[in-house]
Amino acid sequence: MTFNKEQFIIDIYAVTRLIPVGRVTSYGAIARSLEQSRRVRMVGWAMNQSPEDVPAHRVVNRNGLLTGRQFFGGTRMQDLLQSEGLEVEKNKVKNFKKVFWDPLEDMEVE
DNA sequence: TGAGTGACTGTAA
DNA sequence: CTTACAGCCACTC
Repeated sequence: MTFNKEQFIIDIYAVTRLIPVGRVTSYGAIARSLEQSRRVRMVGWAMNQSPEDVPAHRVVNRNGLLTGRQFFGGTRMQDLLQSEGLEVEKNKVKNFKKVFWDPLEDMEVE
C-alpha cells in the first residue's frame, strides 16, 4: 500500500475549506483529523501550494502564531483574519483557544 | 545520491 | 519559562 500524497493534499484543502469564518485551526489539528498527525509538516507544505480558494490564512501553528504570514506578503494574512472578526496582535491570534476550530468537531456533527 | 531545509508538533529536561 | 531532540517527508542543490 503506497501512501497517496496527492489525495492527502486534496483532503487537507477540503478540511481547510471547512474552517468557519472567524475561526482558525492548526496544522496539527488538520493532520489529526486525517489520521496523519505525523505528517503535519506536509500540511504546512500543502498550505504553501494552496490554491486561492483555500483559506490558508485561517491555519496557524498550535500557539496561534501566524507563521505563514511571510508567505502572504506584508500583513495580508493578518488583515484577512481581522476582516473576519478575529483579533490579531504581534502576528498572534488573540483568544486563540476561543476561536480555535477542530475539524474533528465538525466531523462528529457531520 | 546525499545533505540541508521547512507555513509543525510532542515530549523531555 | 526556555532549549533540545526526534519524527515525518517533499523539495532543492
